[in-house]
Amino acid sequence: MTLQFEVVKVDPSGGRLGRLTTPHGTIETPAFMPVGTAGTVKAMTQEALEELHVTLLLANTYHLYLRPGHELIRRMGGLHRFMAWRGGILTDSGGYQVFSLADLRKISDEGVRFRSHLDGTEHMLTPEKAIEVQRALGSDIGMALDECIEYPGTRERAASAAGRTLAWARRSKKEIETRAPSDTNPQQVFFAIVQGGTFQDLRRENAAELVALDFPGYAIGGLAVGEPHELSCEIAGETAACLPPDRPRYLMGVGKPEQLLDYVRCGIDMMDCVLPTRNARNGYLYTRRGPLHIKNAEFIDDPRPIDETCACVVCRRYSRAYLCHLFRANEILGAILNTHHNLYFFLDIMKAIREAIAFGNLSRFSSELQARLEAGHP
RNA sequence: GGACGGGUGGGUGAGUGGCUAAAACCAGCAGACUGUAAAUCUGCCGCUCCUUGCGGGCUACGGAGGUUCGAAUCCUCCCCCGUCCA
Repeated sequence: MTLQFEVVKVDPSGGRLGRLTTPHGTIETPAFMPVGTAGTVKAMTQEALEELHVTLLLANTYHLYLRPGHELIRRMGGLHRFMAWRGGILTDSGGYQVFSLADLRKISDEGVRFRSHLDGTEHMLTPEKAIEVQRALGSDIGMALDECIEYPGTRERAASAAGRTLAWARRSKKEIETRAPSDTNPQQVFFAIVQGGTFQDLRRENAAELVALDFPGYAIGGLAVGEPHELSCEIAGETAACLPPDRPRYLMGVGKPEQLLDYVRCGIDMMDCVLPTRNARNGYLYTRRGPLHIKNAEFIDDPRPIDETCACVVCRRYSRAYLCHLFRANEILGAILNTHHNLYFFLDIMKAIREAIAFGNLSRFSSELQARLEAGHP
């Protein structure tokens, strides 16, 4: 395991500036990872992702296992080669699908039995299987299978999921240590995921036990599933504090633009979220003065760019009127341009946060960012 | 000139005596989306009044009459449109 992680600077607020080195490049943290579930960040070419300086993206074990199949990807030389992506790849284990595909699965201590949403066939995803599939994919960072629960959940339910996630992490660890590494990416590492719902003591306990297993990095899962943001922050902050300071901390599935900074201040180094990409395809665009629904009538003849203060290629070239037309006409280019802008927006915030930590003015940046994002409609 | 078929809300189009201000889809107006079963989903979508309620009034299924307690639905005449025959 050769994942290198270096904390370059810690802000008084708790925000960390770091550098994560993978076999596919160095990632400046805190980092925002675009989500590319099926081996593609929807509506984006790999070239376009490179233009946005994306250094790490997410792919999904469960989805790629079902289609096109991990063995095929292995034969094609691993996921990097298959999708022609030179940067880093982190694969989620399928734990989120335990949550999102609740109607199609059955959990037991052994693992998760899924009925495929594609063709109805049954599949068993165990912690060992999740490792095996991810080894075939050859991602740079894999995740141990976890059980992600809904909110609100009882303490009992949270404790049970946390316990199972811990047991699965142990089995994952054993599988990692006893089986051959990925032939396409021998330096692949795996992170464990902390669960425990919204119960601080469960989170602390779960974190401590996982830390004892000595993973090269840790994720905090099961947040941003419906609970208030303040609560997410409390849990994330408390949990992060229980994790080893020299290892990367990944908060899974977050967040909204105005929340990213909060999480950084919780000591989070990595985040991912579908919001920029999915919302883009649904015509919801982010600006420094609040979001806009590009399909709305008010933009039909609006010659301005999405965000007049944005430097992305979309804002430098295309008008709201044109994007409004593309969206209404259901033209593919609309999804492409919208996604490009939204991703730029998220990545730009993270970049600004990193710079603010580097220059030691994160708290001032913080108030400015909040003010800008909350200023209201453009 | 004759024989059929048809004219329904912005569009396509169901409905063929009451449960119909009228299905569904599209368009239109807004909203949601947090480790992606998502280019998806939800609400509104004749006009109007108010005490905003599974509320009242008005208008509406080509036009005009009629039958009926009640008609988009049945009858009569007229006007359009399509196909075929002369």
